[in-house]
Amino acid sequence: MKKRQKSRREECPVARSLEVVGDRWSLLIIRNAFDGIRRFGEFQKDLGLSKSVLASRLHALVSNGILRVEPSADGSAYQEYGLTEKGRGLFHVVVGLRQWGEAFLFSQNEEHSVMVDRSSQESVHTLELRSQHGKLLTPNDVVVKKVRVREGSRSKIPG
Amino acid sequence: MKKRQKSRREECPVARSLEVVGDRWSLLIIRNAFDGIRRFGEFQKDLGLSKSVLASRLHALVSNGILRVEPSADGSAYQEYGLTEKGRGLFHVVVGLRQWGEAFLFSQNEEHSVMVDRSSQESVHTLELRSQHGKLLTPNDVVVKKVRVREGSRSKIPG
DNA sequence: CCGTATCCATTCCGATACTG
DNA sequence: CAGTATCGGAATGGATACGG
Repeated sequence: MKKRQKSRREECPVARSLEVVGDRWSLLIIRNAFDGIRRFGEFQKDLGLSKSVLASRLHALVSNGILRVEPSADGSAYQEYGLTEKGRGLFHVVVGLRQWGEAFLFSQNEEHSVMVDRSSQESVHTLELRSQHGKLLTPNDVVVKKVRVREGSRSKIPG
Repeated sequence: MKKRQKSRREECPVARSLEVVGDRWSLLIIRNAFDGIRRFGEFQKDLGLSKSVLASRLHALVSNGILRVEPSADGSAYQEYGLTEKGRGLFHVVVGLRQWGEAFLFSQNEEHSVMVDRSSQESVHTLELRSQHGKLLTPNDVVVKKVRVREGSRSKIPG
């Protein structure tokens, strides 16, 4: 986002990451991108933020190599925004935030949850973290798998 | 952090999480807490932020149940800040950010990295995610383990 | 429909000074 | 050392209006 003056922030990978996606909107935009959202208007409607802010965040994410501008899939003359591999690398972070939110914030006692990467048309990357209510992760709680899905199956996932 | 007016943010666990730790300092403070930092001055020195901001973040984290005020271990009359279980639940998020930063931001070609939870005196919680340079995670890349360490062994970990 | 430009309110942050 | 109080500047975000 903004360049921080000095301090030891630059030496810390966590700080460097936060420097890029640590604002209040970027990770939400990325989350939507994982959910298959690709158009300006879709982002805006789903997130409910102003157009100027969205445009600025989108540009920053593109300039940081997290999103990429692509020609629209359908005929429309407008471009779309898709995750790069670098952007997909944030899958864990988003999943972690989601898990934590479900486990510790107004939880409705969900058993576990699944987050699906729908940003790629061909395969779907799934990560399950079966944690809930203050339970720390154990090896048996982690499931990572890749599954192939048929075209056009894009169900809505909650959260 | 701040209460967002309406939109669908509240319905999304990711958004709820970001509402609490989505500012520029909280996750850095939490990261330090995982590294065993417990005192006001230590946080301030390591992070290089102003005292007023640190105090405000610390209070917010305590009031959100992520940190907890504890009596100082040594004799000093001052209190310390320790992670709660809820706070420890953010381990993944911090690890994910760290991994991503190492893999995609000014990477020096590190093979993989290990992040260690040193916030608890008794056991150390370790999560390895062997991802690097645009490689998405596969099941074999995830290692979660708990190891016991002897007292006082608190090595400095980079980042 | 997809943005950009401008304006304004709010928030955030650092510096400083002060208390115990 | 561990905070609190205050202040001013910078950054952020929303609303609106405008153009491709």
